[in-house]
Amino acid sequence: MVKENIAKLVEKAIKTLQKEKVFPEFVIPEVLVEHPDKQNNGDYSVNIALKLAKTVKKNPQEIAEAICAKIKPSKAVEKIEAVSGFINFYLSMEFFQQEISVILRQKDKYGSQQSKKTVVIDYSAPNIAKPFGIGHLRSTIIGQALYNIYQFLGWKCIGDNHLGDWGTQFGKLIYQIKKKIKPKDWKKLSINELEKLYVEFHKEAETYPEMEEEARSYFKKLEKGDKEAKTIWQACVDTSLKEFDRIYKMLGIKIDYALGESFYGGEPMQKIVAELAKKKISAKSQGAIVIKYANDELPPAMILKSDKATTYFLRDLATIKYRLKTWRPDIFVYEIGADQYLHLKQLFSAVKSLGWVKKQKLVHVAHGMIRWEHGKFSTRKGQTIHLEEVLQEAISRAMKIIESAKANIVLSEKEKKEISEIVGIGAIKYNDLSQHHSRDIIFSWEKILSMDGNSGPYLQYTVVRCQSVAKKAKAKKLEVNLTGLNEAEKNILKTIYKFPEIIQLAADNFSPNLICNFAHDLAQKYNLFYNQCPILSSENKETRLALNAAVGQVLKSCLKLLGISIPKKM
RNA sequence: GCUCUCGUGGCUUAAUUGGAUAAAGCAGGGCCCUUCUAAGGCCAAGAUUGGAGGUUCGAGUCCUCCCGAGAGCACCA
Repeated sequence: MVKENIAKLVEKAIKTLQKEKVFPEFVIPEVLVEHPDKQNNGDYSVNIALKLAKTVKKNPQEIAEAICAKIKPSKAVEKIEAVSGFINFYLSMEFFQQEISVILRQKDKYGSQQSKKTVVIDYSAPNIAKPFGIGHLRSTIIGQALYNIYQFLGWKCIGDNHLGDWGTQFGKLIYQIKKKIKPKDWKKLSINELEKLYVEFHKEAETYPEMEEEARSYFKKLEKGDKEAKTIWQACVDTSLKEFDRIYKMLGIKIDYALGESFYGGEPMQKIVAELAKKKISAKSQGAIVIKYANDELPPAMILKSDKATTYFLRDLATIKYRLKTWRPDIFVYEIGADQYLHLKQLFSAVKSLGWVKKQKLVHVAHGMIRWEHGKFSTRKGQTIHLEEVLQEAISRAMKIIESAKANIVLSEKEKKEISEIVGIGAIKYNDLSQHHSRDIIFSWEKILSMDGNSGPYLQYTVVRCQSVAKKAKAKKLEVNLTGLNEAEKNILKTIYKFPEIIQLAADNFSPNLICNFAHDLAQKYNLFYNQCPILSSENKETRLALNAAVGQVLKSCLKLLGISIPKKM
């Protein structure tokens, strides 16, 4: 990539200046190559001169000029300029032209890479016996996008859906089901009925606190392999998985594995408990076994309850051990809500104390909560919004827009239905992906269903436009002609080549929203071009068709990485 | 109480990790379809980046204090 070349050129120039004794000896800091905000400051810029001012003891502009003088223009970089301490690089039209032909040649491989690394991504993780709530949407969508991005960069990706299918919550359900439902109806319980039982439990437990103790003992029974408890649990799991599959299908999500918490039981867990005790990482406390952290840096984390039932902390440790052994990943990504910050911090710290990981990175991609203006959704209190409700609403809104659209295309009823699904779901996904994952989202129907402006449908529409033009043109060979490009055309050229670096940046920062920003920017520039410049009737038809095809391709790649489908028409 | 996160036009968000004149969308105002999809485009308006200090060539971004919102803090996960 040009970006790396520029960094190398600058470094080389500084070294030369050191040899010539113009600059004193010092360790050269990392050369950051950025895109300036303003176009008249070039396509790339380097701020190293400003940083070196103190060490070199010259004013930044002088330094920048000295460095500039040592770099010769090349095929790709036609002009280098020192302006108020910045070194600005202007890319040549030849470079832009070449980039377009690379895009047209490589198609959906453009921007992809090879790698030997492996990443395990833990995402989605809905809870058994509860409908798929809107709270799990973020993890599912961001996690899937990260999966796609890393895969695009050549990583071996393993997606693991760490289902919440174990724990005291099942003690609560078993208690309720045994008490209120006849055994012959156990398998017939729907997901909504299970949720209702769960909500009722917490309501009733306010009056009868001893129910909590009962629930714990039922979970304990489940862990010991009690047959009746297991039957009820299995019924809950079966119902839930069927439900989740339906939602995943609607969302177009496929996760490689679904090794829930229940997968990690028995002997491996006992081994971990023993290992923790042997390494003096854990200790007894009030009948339970907890991990204590040096200097009380973190609050203690419980691994076994006083009744010797396991906690999710212990199950998470077992999960890491299994993933290490099975997949040997370089990075563990946990796409989990920010409310689990402390838990994951404790977990990662314990794993390091145990010496299980050395070079491997453990990353918590903490997404903010979807919440009401004051406070979070609570399943226990039944204050949640089911994802399906949101999806259906989005689809019906998309349908309304289709029916009132002003474009002169004719759609069959079947097409309308397909389009409304793709567009409605795309809108919801984009809404989530387009903002930084760390931010909280205040739930609002207006916002989550937004379909104009900076939205999924805007990008989908733009791609469909590109494809429609290409179809009408029936061109075979596409080439960019350098002469006589107008501003709108140049703007596309000066944006589209950034795609590969944006993908890399999105991966490094676990931030799919960077791809959204880029795609929106490119789509905007294309739509301006589209409005200003006739394509098919133009003398510059070839060039314009090449731009049209390149934009269509890159936007398609962006949407694919984000996990957003594209309708054939809209 | 302790710890962490966040605060950017009326609303929802961006800002390449400390860079150049803070960028979009929505809402509201004005314009553009006999021309390739108007779910589009253009123009105008809208900001003391919660407040006060500090660090430096440079701060929305880093540090300190204050204000406001949210989350977490042992037998839920």
